[in-house]
Amino acid sequence: MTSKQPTARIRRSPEEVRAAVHQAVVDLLSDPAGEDLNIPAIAHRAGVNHTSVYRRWGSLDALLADMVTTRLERDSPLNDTGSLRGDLLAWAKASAASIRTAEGRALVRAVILSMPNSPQAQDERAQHFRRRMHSIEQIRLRATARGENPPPLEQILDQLVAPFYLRAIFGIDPPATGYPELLVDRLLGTTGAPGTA
Amino acid sequence: MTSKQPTARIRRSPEEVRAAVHQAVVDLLSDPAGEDLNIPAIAHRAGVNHTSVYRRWGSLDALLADMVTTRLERDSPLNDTGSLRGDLLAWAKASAASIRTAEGRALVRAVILSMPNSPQAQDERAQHFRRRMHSIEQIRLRATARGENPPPLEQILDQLVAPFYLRAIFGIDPPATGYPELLVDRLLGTTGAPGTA
DNA sequence: CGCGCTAAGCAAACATCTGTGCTTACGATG
DNA sequence: CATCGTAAGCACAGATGTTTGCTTAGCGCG
Repeated sequence: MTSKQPTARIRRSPEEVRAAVHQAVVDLLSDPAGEDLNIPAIAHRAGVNHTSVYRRWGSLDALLADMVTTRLERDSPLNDTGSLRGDLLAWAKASAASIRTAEGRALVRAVILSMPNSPQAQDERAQHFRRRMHSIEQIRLRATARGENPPPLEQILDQLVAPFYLRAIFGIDPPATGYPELLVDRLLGTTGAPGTA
Repeated sequence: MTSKQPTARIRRSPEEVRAAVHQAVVDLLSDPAGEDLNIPAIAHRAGVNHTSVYRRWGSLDALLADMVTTRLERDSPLNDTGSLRGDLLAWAKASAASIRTAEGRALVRAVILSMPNSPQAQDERAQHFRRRMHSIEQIRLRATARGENPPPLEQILDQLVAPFYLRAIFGIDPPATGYPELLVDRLLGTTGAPGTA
């Protein structure tokens, strides 16, 4: 009764494995009591064999980067509200909601952790960040197409994006009410020639 | 003359060890080709035995936290310039200069890396951040004592501190000229109603 | 229906990291 | 100058992380 069932092994499809591993990363990063993030732990929580993780992703950095890009694309369905202010506000509200959840903060942390000190670190980081900022660029482009005059990207980074990152990293909750409006109004009020169309 | 000199071991003083290890952390974090940060590597580069590191600090997180606080205190001799604007500008200029160097960016990265997902992570992060923000608080206190009316801490975080962190993390160099002034003027110009100044 | 490809699972070797008992250099103290 | 406490260095053991060779489940294709 005991011994021989060596071929009873079940296996999940590559997509299932991928999703389970991604979720395990987020769980470990957000939920539990400070367990440190490593591949054996991730594989265990995902219920897959750790060799599958090693062979598919090769390193923790690569896995984190893959997870982050997948999740960010999946969770960025933001779209045209008809005005620059509306678009920025929608972005800010989504960000505020996101960093109130442990999972949202974990994603931001993962963005940072996934960037190693590689020789081309600077470049990779910049590139990664560009992709992350794609939605902001889209908002600017749409505004320009409408005839609006959006602030330069740098200013949006400084006044809108940066506060959310800072708060996500250090776990500082944004003010309970009106925070997205506050940041957006500050941003648009000081453009110099903000004039919504 | 080869073999027997088992007692030829030389040793360095605790302070030397401490300084060497701290420096090794910064070096590994900033300089080289993406080697990952771990205690054996740090000890090797510092030229000390790894057991010394384990015994003194116990964990990489603790070592990073110790290094960060030591360095930040050492490198924050900022002081009273006589006005709120002057103090903020001095802080901003020092920050801008710092994040232009690999070592400065490494310090910021270390601040973030040294914060584990511990159960009380949220609290610890907030506390750590408070200490990091001590100089900002001082600036506010001095301003109040002078009769000036400084912006609330949250606003200084959003408009002055956050941009520097974002840029340090992602390796985005600040504009070559006038950046500290830009941020400080924006901050002080919008203290009340957005239409002011 | 059989073939072959891809990738998951398994086990075991291999490498690296972490921790411990001990010795001993160095500095302080009297 | 003798003694003592602290902490660095050494060697080795144990735990954990990483990699490899192999088998085999699932799936598309002829």
